[in-house]
Amino acid sequence: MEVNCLTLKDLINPRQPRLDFATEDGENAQKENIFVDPSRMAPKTPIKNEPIDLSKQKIFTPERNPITPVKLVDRHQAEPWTPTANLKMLISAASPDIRDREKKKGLFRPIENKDNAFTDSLQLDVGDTAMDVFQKRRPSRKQKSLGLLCQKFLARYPSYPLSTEKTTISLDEVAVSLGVERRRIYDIVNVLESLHLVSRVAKNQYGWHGRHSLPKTLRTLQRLGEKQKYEEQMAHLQQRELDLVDYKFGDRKKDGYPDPQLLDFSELDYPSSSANSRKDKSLRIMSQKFVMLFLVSKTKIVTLDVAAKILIEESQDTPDHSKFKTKVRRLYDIANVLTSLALIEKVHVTEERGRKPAFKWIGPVDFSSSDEELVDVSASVLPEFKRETRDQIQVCAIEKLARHGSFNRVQASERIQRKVDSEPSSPSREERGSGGFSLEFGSLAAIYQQKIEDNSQEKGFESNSVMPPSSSLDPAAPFPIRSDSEYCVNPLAHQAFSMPQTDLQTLSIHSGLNGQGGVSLAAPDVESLKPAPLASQPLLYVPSTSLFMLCGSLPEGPSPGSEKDSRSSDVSAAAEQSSTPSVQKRLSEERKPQGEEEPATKRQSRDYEDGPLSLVMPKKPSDSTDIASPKTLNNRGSVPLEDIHLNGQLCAAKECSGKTTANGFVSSEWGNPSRSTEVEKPSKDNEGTKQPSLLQYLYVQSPTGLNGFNVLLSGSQTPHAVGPPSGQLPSLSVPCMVLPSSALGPFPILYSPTMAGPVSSAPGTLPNTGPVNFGLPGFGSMAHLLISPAAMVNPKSSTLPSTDPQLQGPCSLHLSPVMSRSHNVSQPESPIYGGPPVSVVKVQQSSAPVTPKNIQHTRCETFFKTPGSLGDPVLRRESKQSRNTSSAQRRLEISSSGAD
DNA sequence: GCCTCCCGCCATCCA
DNA sequence: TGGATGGCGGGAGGC
Repeated sequence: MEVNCLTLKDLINPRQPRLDFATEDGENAQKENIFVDPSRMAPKTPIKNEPIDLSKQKIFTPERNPITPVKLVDRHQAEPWTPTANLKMLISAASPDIRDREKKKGLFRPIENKDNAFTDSLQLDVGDTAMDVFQKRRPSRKQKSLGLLCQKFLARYPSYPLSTEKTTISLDEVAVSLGVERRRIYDIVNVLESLHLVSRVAKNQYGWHGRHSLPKTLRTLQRLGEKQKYEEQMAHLQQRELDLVDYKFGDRKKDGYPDPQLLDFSELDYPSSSANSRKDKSLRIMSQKFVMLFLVSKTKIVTLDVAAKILIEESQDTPDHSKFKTKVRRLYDIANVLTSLALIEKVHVTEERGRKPAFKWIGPVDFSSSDEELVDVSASVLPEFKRETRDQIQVCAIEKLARHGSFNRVQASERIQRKVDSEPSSPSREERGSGGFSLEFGSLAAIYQQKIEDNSQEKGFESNSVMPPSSSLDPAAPFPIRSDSEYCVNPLAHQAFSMPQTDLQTLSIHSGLNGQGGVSLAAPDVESLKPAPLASQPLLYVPSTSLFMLCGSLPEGPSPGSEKDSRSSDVSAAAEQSSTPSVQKRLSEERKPQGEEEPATKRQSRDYEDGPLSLVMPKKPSDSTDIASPKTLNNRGSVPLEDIHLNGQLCAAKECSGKTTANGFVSSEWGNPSRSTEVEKPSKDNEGTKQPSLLQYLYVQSPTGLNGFNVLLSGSQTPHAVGPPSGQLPSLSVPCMVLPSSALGPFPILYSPTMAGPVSSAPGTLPNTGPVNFGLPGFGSMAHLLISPAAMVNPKSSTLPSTDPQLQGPCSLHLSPVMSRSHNVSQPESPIYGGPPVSVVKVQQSSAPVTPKNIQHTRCETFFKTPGSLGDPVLRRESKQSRNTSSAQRRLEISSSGAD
């Protein structure tokens, strides 16, 4: 009995790490299809962290119990040796105290706490009669929502998988793992596929691409949406308040709207997909069209009725109420997934006729450049730089390469080194000397190209890609940045898409401090890379010994360990703007292979995308040009924290101040002219209040608990003068330093709401102007937090909240858990803050109008601990089971492999 | 009472 | 022919 009791405790332990689950995720999926002694299996489930509660498992996952749900229920009652029965026995043996305690916990346990919930349900399940348990523990609709399911689904895979890895999604496995029918998974993957986050590779198999190409996808959709004149259509509908009956397809045509049937959506189709021939891709197409509506909408808000009407019209269906209703249902399905992706959020639009359900786009609005483009551009421009700059850039390039390419940093560095070695004549080689990797930028470009070619051979995912050939994308196509402060509010959105923007930001910030910290900190392998001493970096003098560069560019994307760091590659960011068409094309075409499935935990840990908040403290003014350039050019994102030495930085600063200017200018030139123009607006707003090129540093006195560490952040980012448009090249990557408190005197901390980024605050609300003050608790009266607008640009970054000072509550500084990340420690706040490995300062979003859902979902593992999220009402099912014959086929059937 | 959207029937596709 | 897909809409939960 004692043994049993112990086992039970273990099972119940809500704090059971999810790591196991994550690690075994794939394996377990397989195992789940195999019959396992229930008594054994049960204990494992909690550990896995699976979002499934016991009751649900019984019902929905035949795999686990090789019986149909219905049968399972029956069996559960009839057979004493079902898993439940075993658990019952175990629980009975367990101390009553434990049961009571767990029960109580469960009562107040948030839905998000899946593990706990699971435990709870387990307890109840065992302790009460089956019926009571089901009644009590029956998961709510919300817990079973497609959105939640999608969250769980997404949590299984890295947002930005390494290109070297291929992640295959087995629908069966996922369905089993999530405890749902495959049918539900179809809904999710269809939407994901429409955005090219996944692609079908085989029957029941999908390849996970992650968000790498999302910007491209969105860009394409935007173009198509514009082409389709969706905006006009929406305006037309809204303006005339046409209802389904009134609205006539013909009217639209009269107005010059293109005939939907004539539109070429082939781009959005899956050329090689086996499903191609099927006519029923409507969910995917609907999803794409739905997204288009947002992308072309100025308000970024789309009401479901309008969307439904447009879809009905395009499908040329008879506009009857039934159709309308059906469309709305589907739109809800799609919206749930998009919400899980932090692309949209639910809102309500109040009109004369009442409140209408609507969704607001909170995803990136400026996806002008993709990561690949950034890399490509950076590579192409590398030759333009001087040695010092190149050294810095190459580090960034390696990061980029590692992140975007098919190899990790070590591999990237090796490859680069080989390349360099193979080109003795390379000028850069001659100049090499700063140690680390002296990479000739041209070589880098070549390497990257080679990588692309290599990747292109991996046709698996690409062939199935939903997205149109990248070639179709026009890198130079201007994308107006639509700023909406509200968008910034949503952490998820930022998190999800911060990457590109982060890069841009990083680029804009060339202060030597940039990038260094962020990149290196997290990645172990980065250490292998010995970045040459950074040159030319304007630096603020601070006590050297204790000065650390914490972060430059914060991680945009999830990167295992160092991946995030890659974002710091300012160069690439700069380059991205001027990507070479041909190269871009190839790049875009390139599909990154997906890494193999990683442990969920690991994956989640990678999902960090937030940019750093820019905490800025005005520093001594310097030549605007100088400042600007350094920001733009100097990037050390990949430099390991340890490697960063104050001296080096100082030297770099000195050197750079002059040199970088030119570079910065160059980068700006590279940038897409059209774009820069557009983007620049925001930045200009700031100019008035800001000193354009001055490096700004924020000194933050160490709050209690930080023991002598103060944070010095470089805030001035504005690329206005020379650099790329502020909007695109937000100085987001905030170089920050941790300084001994003693070294710093009290500085006012100002919070600057202004955001240059597209996602950033609404232009009107928070123009990129002067910094805004807000109280910083813990800093006493002396301290004010100044957040650089540029920093805000990064949507992902937790900075979001900062966008709107008012939204933000008191902000608190906290050292970003770099370590945590690198160590796969889940951070509750990370979802929102998704910060860089080393985000030194973080503004709390507590008060920010962040959608609770979003926050929780994004990366919080806890979020997925919802006990009953997957569970189904047993009763209901039972009543319906009779008619389930056909659906049964879709249910995962593990029976074959099962013990049965 | 309306909004949401889960659930699963059943048609279609494909090997 | 059977499994894979996914359109579709009934109907129930939630507010």
